[in-house]
Order: sequence, then C-alpha cells, then structure tokens
Amino acid sequence: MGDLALKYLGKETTHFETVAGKGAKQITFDQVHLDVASQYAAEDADITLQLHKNLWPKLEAIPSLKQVFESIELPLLTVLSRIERNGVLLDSQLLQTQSAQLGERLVELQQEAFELAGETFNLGSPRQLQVILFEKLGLPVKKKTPKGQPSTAEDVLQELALDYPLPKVITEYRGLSKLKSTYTDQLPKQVSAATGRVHTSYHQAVAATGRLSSTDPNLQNIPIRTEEGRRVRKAFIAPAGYKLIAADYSQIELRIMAHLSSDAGLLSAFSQGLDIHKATAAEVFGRELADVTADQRRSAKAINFGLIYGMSAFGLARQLSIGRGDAQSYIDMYFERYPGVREYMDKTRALAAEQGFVETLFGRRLYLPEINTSNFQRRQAAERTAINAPMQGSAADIIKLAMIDVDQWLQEAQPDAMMIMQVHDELVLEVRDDQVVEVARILNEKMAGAAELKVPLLVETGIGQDWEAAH
DNA sequence: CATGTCACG
DNA sequence: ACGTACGTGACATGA
Repeated sequence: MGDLALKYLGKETTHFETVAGKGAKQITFDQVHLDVASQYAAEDADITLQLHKNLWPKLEAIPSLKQVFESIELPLLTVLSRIERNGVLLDSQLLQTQSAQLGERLVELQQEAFELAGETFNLGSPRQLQVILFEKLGLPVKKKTPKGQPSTAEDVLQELALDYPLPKVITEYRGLSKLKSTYTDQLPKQVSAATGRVHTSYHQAVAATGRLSSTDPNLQNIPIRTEEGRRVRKAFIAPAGYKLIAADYSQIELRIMAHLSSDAGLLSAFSQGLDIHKATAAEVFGRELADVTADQRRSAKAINFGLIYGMSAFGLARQLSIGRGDAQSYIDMYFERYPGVREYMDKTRALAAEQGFVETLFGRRLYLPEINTSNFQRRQAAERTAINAPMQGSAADIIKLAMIDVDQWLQEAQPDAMMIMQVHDELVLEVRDDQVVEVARILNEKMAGAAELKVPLLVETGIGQDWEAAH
C-alpha cells in the first residue's frame, strides 16, 4: 500500500515500523497506544479507498483485465483464505527423527571434508570454501559469481568432482544441510499452537506471471527430486480416518504451447496421448517412436523445457553438456518438425515489441518495458520473458479457475473435505476415507475441465496417507 | 542487508 | 559482440 500510495497518489504513508518499532524490539499491534494505532489504521482505510478510486478506472478501461480481476482473482481470494485457514497436518516426530539422522551424517561428511582439505573450516561458508578449493588446493576456477568471486555452485562442484574428491563431499553436505536447516528443523517450528497444523500464506500479487507464491513457510518448494528429499514429504500427512489426494496437471505448459501455437504436430501428439518427450525425440532424431533411446528422450525433454523458457543454443548446450553447434542443430530440427511453434514464437516476440506487453489465454498482461531497449542483453531477457509468461501465466490462470470451481463444489457437496495446498500445477486435498473415491473423481474432472483447449488437459490423481504416497 | 546457494514448478 | 533458459522463497554467512 505504501508503494502504491507514493506511485499513484504521491503520498508518503506511515510505516508499520514507525508505530511498532522493528527487529527484536518490535511490539505487536495490540501493544501500540490506542491513539497512535487508530491514526495508523484510519490512514490505511483512507489510502486504500483513495487507491481504489484511482486504480479502478484504470483497470476498468481494459476489459480483459477487469475480467481477470472479477472472474479469477477476486473469487480466488476467499478460496486462498480458506486453504490458509485449513492448514496441513505435519508429522513433527518424523521430521525430528530425520533431523537427528541428517545431523549425524553431516558430522561424518564434515570430518571427511576436513581430512581432504587438510584443515578445519566452515563448510557452510562459500567464502571459506573458495579459499580451500581454489587457493589452498589449487583447483581450476570454472565459473565466477556475479561479484567476480570463483563460484562453488552445484554445477561447478559436479564438474570438479570428476577430478577431485572434496567437491563430491561438499555437494552431499550442502544437499543434506539444506534439507535439515530449511525443512526438518524449521517446519516443526511453524506448527500453530492453536490448530496443531501448518498455515502458509499465499500471495496473489507477487509473481509477475500470475502464479501464486507461498511464504512462512513456503509450501511450494518442499523437496521431491532426491530420495532424501522425498522423505520430507512423508511428514505431510492426513489425520487418522482421512487421506491426502494429490492431483497434478500433466505437461500443462507444453499443452498450452500446443494450443497457443496450433502446431499440427504438437496438437496431434497430445491428442493421441503420446509421451510428449518421446514423440519430440522421434521427430528431432528421425526415429520411430519405439526406437527412441533414453538419452534421446532426455535431450528432447531438455528441448521442450528450453522452448518454454525461450531458450538459446548456448543454454541448451550447457544443459545437455554438448557443443553449441549440436544444440543449434537440435533446435533447427525441432523447428523444422514443428513449424507452428516457430511461427508462434516469432509472432509473440513481434507482438510484445509492438504492444509492450504479452497476454495469457485469459488476457492477464505482463508488461515488458525493456522489450525495445538497445541494450542487447536486457532486450533478450525481455524476449525470453515474452515467450515464457503466456505459458506459465495461462497455466496459473487455469489452475486458479479450477480452484474456484473445486472450492465451490466442496462447499456445497463435500463440506468435510478440504483443499490444503496448491503447488503451481498441483492441488492437494484432505478427504475422509469414505469420500476419497468420489472426491478424487470430481476433482480430476473439474481440473481437466477448467479450460477448453485444442488438446485435452490431462490430470494425474493419487491417493495416500501422506503427500509422498499420494504421488 | 547483500551475497551465494539451493529447494520447488 | 554481447552473455545466456522462466518463475519463486529461505537459509547461512559475514560485513
């Protein structure tokens, strides 16, 4: 509100810190003296009304944005509020056990690292690690940080691990240390004393593409990619007599790309229900579907992700550890086989340059002030955003519509079932045992039916006692 | 508070 | 010739 007041009303407003202090000495609002508190609260109401009078005409003047606001964001607000209030049940005991196990393993790894380094140091300090790796041990510098220091990031350590023992130990230490500090140690502390559950906050106006974000705690980045990480998910549980249902959109952004580009090959692949990465590999590498190798599929998957991100040959080359020329020929072959996609990409860049913004399927806009800048690097970044935002943002629109529909149905027909999480392309519900089958069926149906695309929207639904099992 | 790193889709 | 894939949030360190 303060930022908006300055921008649109030219008014400085009282900051919360001014009335409550900040840091450790900050008091809660109920301790603020009544006359100060009432002035502050009244200013909030006053400025909010002034902002409304200023902003509403601006929004209303653009019918598609008014539509997004009224048919998506506003109805979503009560849904999010309910999800936040519902919270999710955590097996704190399990996380505590995992913390202890991780702690033991971390001590072992630290000892190994000290022996390989020939001295003790703080493994959590990139600065100290730089000194050990690149000065004391003289390992080659593969990459620099933005500030010009030798990087010790994951991909660098992975490369160094081929020739030296210490980087592998560091990598394992980092991974486990992250799990312990961010998840197994922290999550139990976030359990509400009042409800015994964890209540996140979802934000509707943070991500530029229209996605939600989640804070305090962030429940949208719970580990899943490694075995140790997946153990954390087992701590997200349903109470006795209940189950968790997890429903994911399958390849939603690529399906949206097929829809927006109307590319014949892509539409056909999705309509036939093909494994899309395999189908892409068959086209790009000129093989029959049955003859596609695992490595070809992996490359095709990287190409598909790259397309969504507005890739360059350089980026794809790095992702696949291949030469830039080879990456370029993969891309050339892709566009030869899927010409509709190339046309769509070109058209999107041109439209972004002409309008200064791009839109999602439902007319949500993302403005790109740097799309016509003469700075090559910034302009290219804006072009990648122009490519990515309609796909990421349309997916966000679709799941939001699904959430509104699912919530309305739950309120009317299944008052004992609760939506408890959203993770960009996934919804998680907590449902009584005897209602699980029915709710899973309708949930799947409503998510799949949230938008009419030129390809089917496939939803994969799982049921389990915990979040990991539901996947 | 900036920085580097790493968790997710 | 530029330097590189999109969008987030949280943690530990160290100044």
